[in-house]
Amino acid sequence: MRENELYDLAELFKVFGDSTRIRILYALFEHEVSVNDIAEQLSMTASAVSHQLRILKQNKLIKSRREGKQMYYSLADDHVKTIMAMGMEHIEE
Amino acid sequence: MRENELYDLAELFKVFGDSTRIRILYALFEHEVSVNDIAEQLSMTASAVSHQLRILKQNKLIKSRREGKQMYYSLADDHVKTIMAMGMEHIEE
DNA sequence: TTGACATTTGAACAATTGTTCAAATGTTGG
DNA sequence: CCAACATTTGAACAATTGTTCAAATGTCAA
Repeated sequence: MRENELYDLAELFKVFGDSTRIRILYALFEHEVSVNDIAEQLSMTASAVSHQLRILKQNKLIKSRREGKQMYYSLADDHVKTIMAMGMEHIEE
Repeated sequence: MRENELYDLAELFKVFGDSTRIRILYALFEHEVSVNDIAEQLSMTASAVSHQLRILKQNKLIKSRREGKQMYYSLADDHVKTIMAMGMEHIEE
């Protein structure tokens, strides 16, 4: 592992290290969800959710698909679930 | 997964989400290291390192052992390596 | 006990960051 | 095209957080 990779690694975990973003990811665990639906689930404004979705997308943790007026977001790949599962394992001890 | 656990999960990842702390963890990958040696490796003051060691310990990511004047820190368990490895997998794509 | 070294602690400062708010942009049906 | 809804964007504010600095604590050898 190069020194440089450690900085990238920290950046990645920083994305997971926010309760709003973690809750968004969890909301996407089973199936894709629209921005408004996420906002409703989390009792937040669509704007606040959109800001965080942007960060999640930039870091390739989620992907999006437009259908009419709505934008549907879903997990980018299985890594997200795996990483969160590893974290849960550490907590449950 | 309960709603409450998601907050704990975010807290855990927040700990990994700092380059100083990630570099400290990596410095402990092979064997225990003293505070001064960590500080030297990272080109930081012992004070700054000690502050971060405290956070890592509080979150049970590392453990410590005193030997004379020095305090030796080491990884608490294999979860730390596993979590970092999962993160690396996501980055290397 | 004293001096030297190792580590920790607390307060202060600067920097980063999440949410809010208002306004802009996209999209569709009428 | 226009109105209505969905989402995004940018600036501003408040809150959180990492480092620094000085001082305190811990440990041991002389």
